[in-house]
Amino acid sequence: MSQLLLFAQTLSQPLKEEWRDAVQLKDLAKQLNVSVSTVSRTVNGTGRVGAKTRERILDAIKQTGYQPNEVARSLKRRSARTLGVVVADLSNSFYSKVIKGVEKVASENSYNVFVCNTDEEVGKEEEYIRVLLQNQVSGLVIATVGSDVRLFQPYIDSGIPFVFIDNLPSLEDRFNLVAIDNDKASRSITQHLVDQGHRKIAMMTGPLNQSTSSERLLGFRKCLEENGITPEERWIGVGTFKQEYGYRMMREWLLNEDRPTAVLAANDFLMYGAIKAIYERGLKIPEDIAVACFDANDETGLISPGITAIIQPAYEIGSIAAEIIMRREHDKGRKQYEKIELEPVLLLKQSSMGNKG
Amino acid sequence: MSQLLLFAQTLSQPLKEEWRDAVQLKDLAKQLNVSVSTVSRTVNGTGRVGAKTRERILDAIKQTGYQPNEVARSLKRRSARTLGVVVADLSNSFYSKVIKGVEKVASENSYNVFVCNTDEEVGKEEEYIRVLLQNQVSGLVIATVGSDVRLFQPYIDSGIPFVFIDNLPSLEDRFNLVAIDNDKASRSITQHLVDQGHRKIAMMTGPLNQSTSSERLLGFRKCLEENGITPEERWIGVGTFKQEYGYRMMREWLLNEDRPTAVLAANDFLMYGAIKAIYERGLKIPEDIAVACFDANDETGLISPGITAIIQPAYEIGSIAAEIIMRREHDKGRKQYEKIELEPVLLLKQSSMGNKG
DNA sequence: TTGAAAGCGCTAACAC
DNA sequence: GTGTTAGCGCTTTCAA
Repeated sequence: MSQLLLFAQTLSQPLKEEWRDAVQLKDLAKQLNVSVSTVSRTVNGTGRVGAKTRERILDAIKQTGYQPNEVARSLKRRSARTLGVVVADLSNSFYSKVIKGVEKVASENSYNVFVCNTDEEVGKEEEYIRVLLQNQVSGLVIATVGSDVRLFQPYIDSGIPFVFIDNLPSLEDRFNLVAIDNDKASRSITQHLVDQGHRKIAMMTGPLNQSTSSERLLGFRKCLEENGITPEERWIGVGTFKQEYGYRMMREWLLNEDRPTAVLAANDFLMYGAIKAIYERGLKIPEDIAVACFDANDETGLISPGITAIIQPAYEIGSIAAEIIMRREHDKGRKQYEKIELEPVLLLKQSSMGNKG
Repeated sequence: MSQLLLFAQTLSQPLKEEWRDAVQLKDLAKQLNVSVSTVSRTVNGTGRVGAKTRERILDAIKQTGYQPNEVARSLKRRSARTLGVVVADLSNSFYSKVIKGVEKVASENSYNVFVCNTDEEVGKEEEYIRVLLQNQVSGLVIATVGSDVRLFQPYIDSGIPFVFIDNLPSLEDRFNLVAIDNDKASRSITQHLVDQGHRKIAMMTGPLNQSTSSERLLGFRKCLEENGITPEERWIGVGTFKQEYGYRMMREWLLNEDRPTAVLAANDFLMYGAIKAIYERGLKIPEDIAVACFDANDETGLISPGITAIIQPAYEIGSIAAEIIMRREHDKGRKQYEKIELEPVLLLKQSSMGNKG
């Protein structure tokens, strides 16, 4: 009986503590009677190593399943081969596509990706950027919700590439950017509403310290003016990018007899909220009110009515952002900033169609 | 002129190389004429430090903006305060909620989260797990798509907690699990279809090596048999979890005169594909065909028809998984495994309602 | 071609 | 209380 017990114990925990630590360079070195540096060289393929020594080492690596400790490497290298991505909301398909884009380029270059979700909170955003920098990321892709970039200016200046997407930082010129021209995009979608015969057009958007908000609002205003329409201030809602605000704002507009015949929202969540309010009021889209927004991607094919929207090339934004960082990795030290503008698509669907003469 | 140039240069690149490196412990130590260990102690709040020394140090930290190098800490500690999360698809709202759940618990404990996206590819999954382990993560949360866990058995045995969610690994007993009872959930949603009067019920699911697939299929079969219905093999589709497969399979079923009156899909993407096929065929939901699936979350409120579905508590799955890891961190070495079963919700919507007597 | 040794930035004994 | 020092696991001169 006691033998059996012993046996079982032996099976489940072979040598206790000894086994807990993964095999490392010096183990291989000792085992093969070579120096750690030789092993290191063959692992990395740097420097010359005798043919048969290399053989033996490669063999042992396979046998033992040796895996280099990336943390030690990063410390030595003083840079983790890692990209940080900071987004406002992971469940937002725009961001998840951006991330996939970053991911693709990163993995092509054997980099890893650290993804952080800020829930649109500036505090969290700053915290995460700090943490990522402390972790020696090679570069950052940030959809900022307005953190004070000056906090990180030392890092930016020290050459760690920051690539902003979506929102511009409220700051100087020393950063990279990948985004669409929000002003222009907003003008084009507003123009579409005007072309449908609307003149009483409302717009809802997020906080104005985010450039996506302010630029989209600006484009909206410009377009109306170009068409000889004076924007009604009461029909301009500035709040958050969340569904709930879209709902509240729309409800308020609908309380009044004199209501807009079309609504533009600066993102899809706002629009979903707005639509809820419209339906609650018993109104029809687009007959009573036409709607359009930014970023309404319908993955399901079942969203009804289909929503007219500006669609950003999210995946490309992510991959290009990552490529910028990779380029900076190669010509390190050269302080150079890229601003890349991508072309969005205006997708026309039922929600805005049907002339309003 | 030459003065001006000099001035400009001075502004943009102060001391060249000197500035590139962030301030570190020894800098503070030198500057304050104390030892690095004293500074380290006050940074970490470990060990006693004289009141005024501490003051001075804290001051200097604020002045210089010193941030500890996490990579060095991790190396020393032999563990990065980081959780790895491996999911099949970031754009899937189920997973993004899981991630948010993990994230919450992690950040409460000052841990970071590494998110990896496998695109449902086993190769990528194995690669990412390897990379995460090389990066000394404290634990892993994995929605496996079938990688060979034996590859990582040494790590599991060495005490790094693996928490599986969603899918079970095709292996032994030595792992943690947080999931719903898929068999039971599947039975309950199938029963609902039966209760609506359906007897010709089809089911489509993903690869059977994923337990979510096989268990859901099993539950489906059991339920039919319990109700005295013999499952029709031609109406059981085993393929992938992607929309395209749902579409193809459904189309095939609809080619035949004798078609199912209800369809269950093992996830929402399959269902969206199926619905597309149903509409293309000019059929109505639920009048001609009732549908139901797993995980159909409608964030927009606009998906029409509303889809009857089993909703998993995704956020909780993520947070509980992370909590398990945190617990293991505290009682390190103790090899103990937790299997936690959460209760899903059956959400009834139009897509399956209306008796079929 | 190979090895010895000096760190990367930090923590934690262990002395004083 | 505070300082000295020995690593954490790896890479990379520099000699041999």
